[in-house]
Formats: sequence, structure tokens, C-alpha cells
Amino acid sequence: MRETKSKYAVLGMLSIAPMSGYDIKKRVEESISNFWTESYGQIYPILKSLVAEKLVTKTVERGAGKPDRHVYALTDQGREELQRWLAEGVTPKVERNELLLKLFFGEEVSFDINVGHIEGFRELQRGLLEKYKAIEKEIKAEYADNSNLPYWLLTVSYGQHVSRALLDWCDEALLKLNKTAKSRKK
Amino acid sequence: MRETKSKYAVLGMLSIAPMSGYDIKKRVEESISNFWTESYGQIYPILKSLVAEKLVTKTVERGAGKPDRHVYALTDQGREELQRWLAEGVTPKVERNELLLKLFFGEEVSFDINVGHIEGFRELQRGLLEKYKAIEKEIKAEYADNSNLPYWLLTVSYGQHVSRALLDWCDEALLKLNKTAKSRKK
DNA sequence: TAGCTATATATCACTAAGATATATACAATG
DNA sequence: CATTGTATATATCTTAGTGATATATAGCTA
Repeated sequence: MRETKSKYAVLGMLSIAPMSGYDIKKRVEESISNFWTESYGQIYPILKSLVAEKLVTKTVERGAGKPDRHVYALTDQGREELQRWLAEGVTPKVERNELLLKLFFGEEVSFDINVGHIEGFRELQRGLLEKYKAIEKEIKAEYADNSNLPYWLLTVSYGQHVSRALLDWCDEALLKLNKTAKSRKK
Repeated sequence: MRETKSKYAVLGMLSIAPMSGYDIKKRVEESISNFWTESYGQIYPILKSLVAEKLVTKTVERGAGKPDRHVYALTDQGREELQRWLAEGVTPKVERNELLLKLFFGEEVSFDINVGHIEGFRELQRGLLEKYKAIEKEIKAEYADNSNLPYWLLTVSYGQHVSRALLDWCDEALLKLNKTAKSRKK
């Protein structure tokens, strides 16, 4: 297991509280799904190797009827490893953007198809912005005394800034495309 | 080979001109590297399967000294398949964001480390914004009569909107973190 | 002449995503 | 009362995608 990001996402989740692989998946979805995803295909093998590296400990809770819960808890060594990674510089990475790839080859298809893509994207961003606003309100109320709050709010604000900018871009893009279409008709 | 995006990136590049796998890699880097990446590990196997599907044809040019050039050209069927995909709706996808993951667990490390991450990110975005401005200028001059230009400009403008928004977010984030730090000292 | 860069194809190991298999408990619905 | 759906829970498999490396030649530069 090399410098896989999933490893640190798992360690990070366990730094909040001891939990099972299933819990980790749920927690990721609840708290950081706006900018992170984890799959069972990553989580379970990683938990196994984290135990081998002594970064976490495993306790089996006999489940009443339900499958046994394998509960993992961060060791001191595990916390150190998480902190080491958190202190490391962030390596920038190009994100593949399907919308932009389609628009780049936009001349291959009709004007309406391209407009449709942008309009669909605008709806998406509008929904996201609403969602971010709701999250902000919710966590400000629920975690008012939690020392993590300032950092959590930062991640929500990031989404808001991006979505607002993309809504502007959509409007501008639609205007420009319309202008181009008109001038070509003449 | 299923609905892999790489397949359509390759078909798209070949819609501009016939070229080799090596050319495709270069062209992707020159033209769409701000929002797309392709690796040889994808390109070569895909070209093979595209030939099998009759979406492209292959011609071998004997190279003088250099390795032979395998030049691929889009067939009518290939262009249709590209257009079919371009008309399809864009499926939204959550992008993993390492910076936000690190900030989410920011309380685990010192104030300065988090500030450092944001400052580094601000520099990155500043550089990107400059780059986008340069690209805009360049392609407006070089492709003034190219009918693709309006679409290509859209992709550049997207980057500009996002980078500007992220610069704002950085400034805001640094302010907020400073406030939090001060109020904790008291 | 040794090293670097560009051309060019190809493959391998590893990371990550998404779907599926398996099994149980409990609540809701007809 | 039986069936359906949802939640809990672990685990694995296939496919997609990244990045590095292998191989080979030509030309330029220090």
C-alpha cells in the first residue's frame, strides 16, 4: 500500500471515532461526499493493511443476529501517520471534466445539444448551491461548540464559491453561444 | 470496452485530424490538459479496439529510422459514434479534492499547516488564472476564423471563473482562520 | 562521446470506482 | 400473515484510469 489517499481518508474518519468499515462508508457519505468518495473495495483491504501496520486496532463485537461488527480504532502511531500526511503539501491534480470535453468538440453536433448540456449543468449547480446553504445552516447549529466547525465550514464555503462562479459561467456561456449562432445565420 | 470516457476523447482527437497514439497524447496535453488527461496505458489499447469496432482505420507509415508511425483515421461510423456520445447527457461525478480532505481534518494539526495549504493553493490558482488569460489571447489570435473557437473559448472561460472564485475563497478562508485563532487565544 | 530531448509503441503495477454476493433484522405494505 | 424494502455488515470482482518503465532510434549539445 503506497501513498493512497484512501488510506488517509480512512485514518481521518477513525480519528473522529472508532468504527467499522460499514460506518466509515456511511460517515464519508454524510460528511465529505461533496468532495470525497470511498468504496468498500478500498475500505476493507485498507483496514486489513492498517492493522498489519499497527496504525489501527481491531475489536470484534458479536452482533445479536446481525453480522459481527469489526470495530477499528486509531492507535497513537496511526494518529501520527495521519498528522504526518496532513502536514504534507497538497499535490495538484487535473480533474477530468466531461462537460468541457463535450463542449470542446461542440462543433461536431448541433447548437441545441450544446445549449442543453449547459442548461443541465446550470440546474445541477443551482441544486448544489442550495444544498451547500442548507448544510452551512445545519452544521452551524449542530456543531456550534465543536472545534472542528471552522474547518468544516471552509469546505462548505469552497463549494459555494465554485457553484456561484459556475452559475455565472453558464449564463455567460449561453449568451455567447446565442450571439455566435445569430452572427452565423446572417 | 464499455462507456469509457477515454474512448471518446480519442475519437474526438481523431475528428480533428488523423494521427498516431503518440500524437494523441501530445495533442491532448496541448489543447485540453486543463480539464482532461490521457495516458498511453489507455490510448494504445483503445486504438486497437476502435479498429476492431471499425470506428477508425489504421495505416502504417514506414519511419525513416524512427519507429513506424501507426496513423489512425476516423471512419464515418466513428464520427457517428462520437456524435452520439456528444449528444448524450453529462453524468455528474464527485471529484476527490485532497485540499478539502486535509482541511476537513485540520484540527488534527497546527494552524500554520492549514494556512500553508491555503496559501499554496492560492499561488496555484493565481498561476492558473494567468495561464488561462494567456491561452485566451493566443487562441483568439491563432484561430480567429476557426469555427471551433467559440467552443474552445468556453472551456477557457470556465477555468477563469473557477480560478477567480477560488482566489476569493482563499482570501476569505485565511481571514476566517485568523479570526478563529485570535478568539481562541483570548 | 556522453547525455539529453524528441519520436514512437507497448505493457505492467497499482489506485480507484462500481457492482454484486451473502446474510440477517426489522418495519411497512398489501 | 407473507412479501417487499431498507438498514446493517463484510467481502470480492471487474473495469477504468494513472504513472512508471521498457525498448529503440535520431539529432542536438556540452
